Amino acid sequence: MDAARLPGTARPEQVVAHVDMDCFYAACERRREPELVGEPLVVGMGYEGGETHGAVATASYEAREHGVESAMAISEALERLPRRADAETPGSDHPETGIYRPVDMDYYESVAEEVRALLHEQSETVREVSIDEAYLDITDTVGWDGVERWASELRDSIESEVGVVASVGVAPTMSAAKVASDREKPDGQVVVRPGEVRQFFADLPVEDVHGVGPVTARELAELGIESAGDLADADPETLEGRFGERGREIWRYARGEDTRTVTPRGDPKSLSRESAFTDAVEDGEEKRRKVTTLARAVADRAHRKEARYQTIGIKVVEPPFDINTRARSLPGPVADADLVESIALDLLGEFEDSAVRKLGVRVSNLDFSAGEQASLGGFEAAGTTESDGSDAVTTESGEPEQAGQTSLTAFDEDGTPSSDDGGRPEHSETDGQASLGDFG
DNA sequence: TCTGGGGTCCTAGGACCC
DNA sequence: TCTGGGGTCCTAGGACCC
Repeated sequence: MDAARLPGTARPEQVVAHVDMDCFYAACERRREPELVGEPLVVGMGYEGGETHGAVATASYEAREHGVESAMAISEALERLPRRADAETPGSDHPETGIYRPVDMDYYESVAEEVRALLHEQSETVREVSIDEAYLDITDTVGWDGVERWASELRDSIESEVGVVASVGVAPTMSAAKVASDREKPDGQVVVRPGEVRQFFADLPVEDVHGVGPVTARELAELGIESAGDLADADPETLEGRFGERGREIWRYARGEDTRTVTPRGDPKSLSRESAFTDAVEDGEEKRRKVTTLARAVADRAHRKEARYQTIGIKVVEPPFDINTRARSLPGPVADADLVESIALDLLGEFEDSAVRKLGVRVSNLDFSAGEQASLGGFEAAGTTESDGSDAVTTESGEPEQAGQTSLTAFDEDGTPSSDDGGRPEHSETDGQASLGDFG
């Protein structure tokens, strides 16, 4: 499916650069508030000023010296690095305290856009992995000669023109370039030339191999595999038996073998929104309110991206941390905020009596093939029914249908909508935006 | 250690079809 | 009615990444 992964498709002389922003969120905060430079700075997700819930999105290096790490609970971060009493006025001299700020994605996104513009000047082939990370195929634009100077100049221009700091790794493969960019952080660069890749990996801990997370690392340790070199020397059959296809993949990465090529990111596969409660909630009405808000927000996002969706699902996290997902697929792609809401609420019904700490709504099976083949037709009635599903609609065949249970009769046999009124759903500028404000 | 939000891919089992 | 095999789609969960 991913042509870039098929054996033999890698360019033999490929030169890949991986550009990774250093403490990106913190760097953005410092860009607009220079007094924060040099301060221990923690940017928290799900965190609001003065609160103790949420998690660490980014900790500056000064904050890391106090033991604050990414993904750590804010409550724990606060134990290691107390919030400065006069948190709103950085610069006061309290070396044992830190500044805490909530995430401001809209602003970070605008900064990332400036960085992207610079990267696209360097190569036609750029793959943005996340807001602060990208691969560049610089085979034709730079090559191996003078690549160190190129990387250095790129870092300089990102810093002088955008005002944030980046590290760069260059290697013949994506997986090696990624690890390389991490070796001399912050504000560093590492070049791994062809023929040096296997040696470069040999002494690294196995967790540094792309695709090896905590669970796999633990299992590998049981097999006596602790370094990437160990992994490279392991028996691929054993790994495949234990980890499936991924076992063979991490084995190849550890050996410096990676046939992937840099390809621009395509359309997303799913869109979702989720939100945690401060404390677990049992009240059904409160859960339904949250799901409604999330459903509106997801539909709104899909609308802006001009995506239709065929599958609508929810995520319900029960204490201590049990993740449940439920999904329902439709006979064809739709773009209908009311339908997202009613199906999400219907799926939530199963968890009516559960204590819930977090809820999410997702649309998947996305279709970006333009909107001319209008999607609604038979769904319009269903989508506007009450969310309790008690209302019935009548289909073309005259059979009563429960709301939310999409009728096949509304579609032709090939799955395309049978009625086409050419209309788009009115999204009445949902109030979902209000909930996004938490993070913006 | 009681965890945020947004994604990707893989796997396993069941339904259904031929 | 039973038996066999192959393929596809869907759901749910898990691991991983940033």
